Amino acid sequence: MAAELTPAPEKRRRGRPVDTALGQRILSVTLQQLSALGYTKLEIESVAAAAACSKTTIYRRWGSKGQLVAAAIASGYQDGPAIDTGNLLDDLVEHTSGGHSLLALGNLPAVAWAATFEPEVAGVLRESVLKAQDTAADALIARAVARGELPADADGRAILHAALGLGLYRRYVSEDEGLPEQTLRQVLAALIESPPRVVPAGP
Amino acid sequence: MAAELTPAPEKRRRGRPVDTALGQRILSVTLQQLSALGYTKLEIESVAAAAACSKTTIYRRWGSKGQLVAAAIASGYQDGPAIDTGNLLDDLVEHTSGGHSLLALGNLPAVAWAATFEPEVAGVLRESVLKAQDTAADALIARAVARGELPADADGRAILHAALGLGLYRRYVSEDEGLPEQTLRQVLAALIESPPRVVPAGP
Amino acid sequence: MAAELTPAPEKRRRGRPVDTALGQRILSVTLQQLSALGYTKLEIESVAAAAACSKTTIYRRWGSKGQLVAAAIASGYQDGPAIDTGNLLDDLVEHTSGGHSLLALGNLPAVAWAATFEPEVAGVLRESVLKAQDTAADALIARAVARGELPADADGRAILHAALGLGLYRRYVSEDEGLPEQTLRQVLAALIESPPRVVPAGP
Amino acid sequence: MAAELTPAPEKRRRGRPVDTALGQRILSVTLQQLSALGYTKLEIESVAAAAACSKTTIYRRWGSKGQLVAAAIASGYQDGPAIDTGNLLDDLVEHTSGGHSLLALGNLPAVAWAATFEPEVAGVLRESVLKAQDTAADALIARAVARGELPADADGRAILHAALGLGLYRRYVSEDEGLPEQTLRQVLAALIESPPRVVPAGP
DNA sequence: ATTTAAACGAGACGGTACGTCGCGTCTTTGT
DNA sequence: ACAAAGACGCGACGTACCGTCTCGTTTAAAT
Repeated sequence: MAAELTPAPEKRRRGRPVDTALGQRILSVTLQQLSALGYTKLEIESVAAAAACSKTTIYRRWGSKGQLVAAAIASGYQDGPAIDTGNLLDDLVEHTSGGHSLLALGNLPAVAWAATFEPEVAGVLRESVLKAQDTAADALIARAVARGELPADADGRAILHAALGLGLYRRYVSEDEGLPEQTLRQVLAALIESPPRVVPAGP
Repeated sequence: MAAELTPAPEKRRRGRPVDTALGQRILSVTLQQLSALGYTKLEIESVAAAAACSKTTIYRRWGSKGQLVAAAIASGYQDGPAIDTGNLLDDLVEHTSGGHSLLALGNLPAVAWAATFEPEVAGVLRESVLKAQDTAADALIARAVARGELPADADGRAILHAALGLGLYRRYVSEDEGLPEQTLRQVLAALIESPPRVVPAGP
Repeated sequence: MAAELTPAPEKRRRGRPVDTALGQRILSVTLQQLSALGYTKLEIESVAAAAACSKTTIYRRWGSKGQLVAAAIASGYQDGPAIDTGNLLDDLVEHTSGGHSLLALGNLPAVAWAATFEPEVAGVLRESVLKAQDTAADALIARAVARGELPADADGRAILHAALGLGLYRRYVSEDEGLPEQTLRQVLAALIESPPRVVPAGP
Repeated sequence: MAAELTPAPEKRRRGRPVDTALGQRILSVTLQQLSALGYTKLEIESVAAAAACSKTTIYRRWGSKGQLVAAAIASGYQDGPAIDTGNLLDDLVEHTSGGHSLLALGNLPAVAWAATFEPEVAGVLRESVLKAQDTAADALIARAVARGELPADADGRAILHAALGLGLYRRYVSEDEGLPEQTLRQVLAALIESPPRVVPAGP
């Protein structure tokens, strides 16, 4: 998610100014340790040491381990450039592989994934990263419908989620070698050709 | 995973016999608490209390929380009945929805899923539950190939994993309402019609 | 203390006879480990292992660690031969140095000493070893009085206890090199020359 | 043992200051429970509860039960006032009866005594309490020698240890009614009159 | 020979205390 | 004001040893 563009004009307060670089350092260190150790084994003290700051500062700013991790992951997620290759297949490949995709978290490996399971973190994650991801995908889908590549009642998100799910399953559940791009393209192609339709909600 | 058919005739050992019922009780309680609380908040003492045994016994048998949970999940997984509906689509729907599927762990909800993220547990899980699941699926695929429903070089597991991944993504990552069966069938149908092919390994 | 001379004619019971050698072995091993490790670090399992028997047997016979240790110490104590050198000084030196003295437990070092502090053991000890020791000393004293070496109201036990106390203090409290016999003799000589008198009990 | 007279001017450190009162409370409670229960039955949690602090703090400060007890005993020992009655007999009586004597630990009963037998504690004890006690006695002896009450080669410590040993024996080993002061004086008098001589070390 | 009574061996189990670890709070000094 | 330093509280984890219980196994006397 995009960080606030204008961080609030906010009158310069009294006293010592907030060390902005410190905040970046802490989040960055958190991401590193998180991907290296996983949520449970990540230690606040260790983060503090690596970021050359005190535990106190971390707690003052984020309140708890869970919130720190959530913030770190959100900070690691970046809005990608707008995608528009002209066809849906390439759009989706790009979307699921770009830095804004959970699939492509080459930078923050198991991170977001693992985080999903700490209830404290999951909520925040869904509201920020996942929502942004789905919203971005909606645009691609809408264009594809406009181009006639997909019928109007196609369940675009199901297509996206099947691709993401496949990637996540291979990477974190079965821990296979991963997902060859060729396979991803074949799966996406099949789903675009015979897209699932939106299911009307029950009574 | 198939339990040993003949649980070993095994001559009665010397000392006090292992309390088998106790073992069952512990694993069962563990599953309950695990699904109710999640891995982190599950407490050994609480399990011991609920199973009416001592903490010591649990540690003697499984050595650590992680291993206990792994054992509990493995014990909760049951080989489903052989599936053979006559066509691949129905076979796969059944396979991913049956009690032997991670997707369908209605009984032990987030359990296996969450467990995937405790490295200590994940390994065991992959070796038992997941492997059994994939092996079972291979049979379905092979029959489909034999029937001519799939080409010989079709990547059957990719199809399976896409379906599973979609289900898991919806259930545990995005926490949408879930995955309507109709959508699952549409996705599977599309993938069976234009199956991904096995990707040859690089040089 | 002297073991019962005739251990009861006791009709040969039915079942398997008690393994007497085993009992000896256990007590002996207990003494060894006790002196090597002290009461706290002495482990029943370790005794069982060294005595090549099972924990169960130990508990069946002695009921608890404390009682085992008490029994072991009592068994290690032997009535010495009657002492009668003809003069009190030599009698006492012999008495406090012989195998029947706590002081001279060269064989079972810190043993009896340490045991004194486990309340469970102390009582038994006092009733057996210490009482026997004092009683034996009373005879020496009485003879000395008869010979005119000591006045009738001399507090013989105080003399004995001062010597024993000095030895114990040096050995277990201050852990000095020990107590040279020459010093012991000088102390005893002084006390025999000007013996403490029995103090009448208060009102 | 003399506490440092000036407990280090020590600039006030950065963080939260050590709660000194807490430390006192913990040691004090430890002494109480120790004398009431003995070393083995003393429980850290119970100490923590009575001192209104957490187990963690105790372990952070002393590291183990043994070290806590050692510290507690050392803290309970106080340098007595200088003793100088003008004659050795009274000096020694005072010395062995004062609050600075193990013998007179009316305040901390079996405590120091029992502690002697926990190897972990004993070392510390010898280095602090016992050493201080002997050193203090050396002064009394030296003065007695100067006054001509004792020959220069008299083994003053043997006299002291005989008196202490007698007291300890009566109190903790035989658990007699104790040691009447009159008896103590008679013993000391005898030993001063015919003092044991220092034994030259062997080759 | 078979039965029977007792001692023994093996080992699972219960219980309790110990010591450890990491999170999060709080208090004080420094900038 | 914010940051560093660090003591402290809390609660769960895992460990260790004591003592109990339940079996199977052996030995010798009694039938």
